[in-house]
Amino acid sequence: MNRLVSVIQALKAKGVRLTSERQLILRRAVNHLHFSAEELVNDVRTIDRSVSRMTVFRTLTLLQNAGLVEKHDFHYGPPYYEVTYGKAHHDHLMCMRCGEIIEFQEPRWEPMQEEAAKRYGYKLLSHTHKLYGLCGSCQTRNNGKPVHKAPKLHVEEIVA
Amino acid sequence: MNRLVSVIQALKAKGVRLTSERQLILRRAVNHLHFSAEELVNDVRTIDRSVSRMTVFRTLTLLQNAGLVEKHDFHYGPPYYEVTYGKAHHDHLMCMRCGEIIEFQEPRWEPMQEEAAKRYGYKLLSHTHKLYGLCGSCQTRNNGKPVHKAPKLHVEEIVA
DNA sequence: GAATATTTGTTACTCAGTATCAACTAAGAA
DNA sequence: TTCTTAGTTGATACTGAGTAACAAATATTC
Repeated sequence: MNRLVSVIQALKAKGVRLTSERQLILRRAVNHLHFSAEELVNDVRTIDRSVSRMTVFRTLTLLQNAGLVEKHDFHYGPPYYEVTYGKAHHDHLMCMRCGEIIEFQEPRWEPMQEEAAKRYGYKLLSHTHKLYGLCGSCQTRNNGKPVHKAPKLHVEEIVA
Repeated sequence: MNRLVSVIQALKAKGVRLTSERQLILRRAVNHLHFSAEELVNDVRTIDRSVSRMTVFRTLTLLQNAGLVEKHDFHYGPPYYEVTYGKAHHDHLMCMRCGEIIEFQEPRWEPMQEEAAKRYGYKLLSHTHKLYGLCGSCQTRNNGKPVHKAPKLHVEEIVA
């Protein structure tokens, strides 16, 4: 709940009008760790059918522009969103079979990235760094069988 | 031309039937560094109108599964493809304004990624690492103005 | 309370592909 | 060579993840 409050305050501070629709969408969004747009639409509309799909998309865009939400393309399955406001920067490790997502930090990478960008005269503004593999149980459980495109992603606790 | 030959040989070695459509598609694909599926469709169909959009998509999928082509989601603009066969692994640096893409290598990262995956019991299979920023000329040329979503990507030489 | 601006829902559309399926090859067997 | 069968192709339709247009509803400012 604390988290919702702080996200709402951050939005207000940016002068964004906080309608009841937006509040509901935010409330549901902070409840998930990673979610697809369509999942959020369903979740929100389970609670209030009168909120349209469009409003959810628009709010998601609004939140992205305000820097509170990030969109991740995991290459397997649909793009996933994450409320990143107040969270430390982290990268993602995903299991290609079961879709588990682990968030982790690797502080050593940050300066190296700055350095790489600078090498080409670039000013670094953001980055994405995603690792794909097989989690422990998928390695043993399905040994030998081919790896498919991961079907769907599960919400997962922040691990590091 | 050498490159096309080696890609074709790699395909044959995998027992993939090499039709005239596939040859044309490959020939055009190795000519670009990064290209969107739709760009490749247009390029191929400029040369031979009888090749359908579908065949281009199917061939792209085939090549991905054969490990000769990689699909990159640059977060700005459409997904881009790249014939990676015979190329050393590299990461990407992209200008958020003009869409320039620079390919670069950073060998120090590879073992660190393995290590990070292992920390969580994962077997690392692949990764994507993309840096976004402003290239030298976009930094000075448009100083102060906001950065848009990059409109389209240009084909760019491998720099490192 | 009127004028103005913002937000919303509806509907239609786009982009990047997938799915289906019948017609067309291509390669091996008889 | 012709037959059989499997692989490939093109046409058409459809899907998922949004974007665009616009009028109606709501909020804000005067």
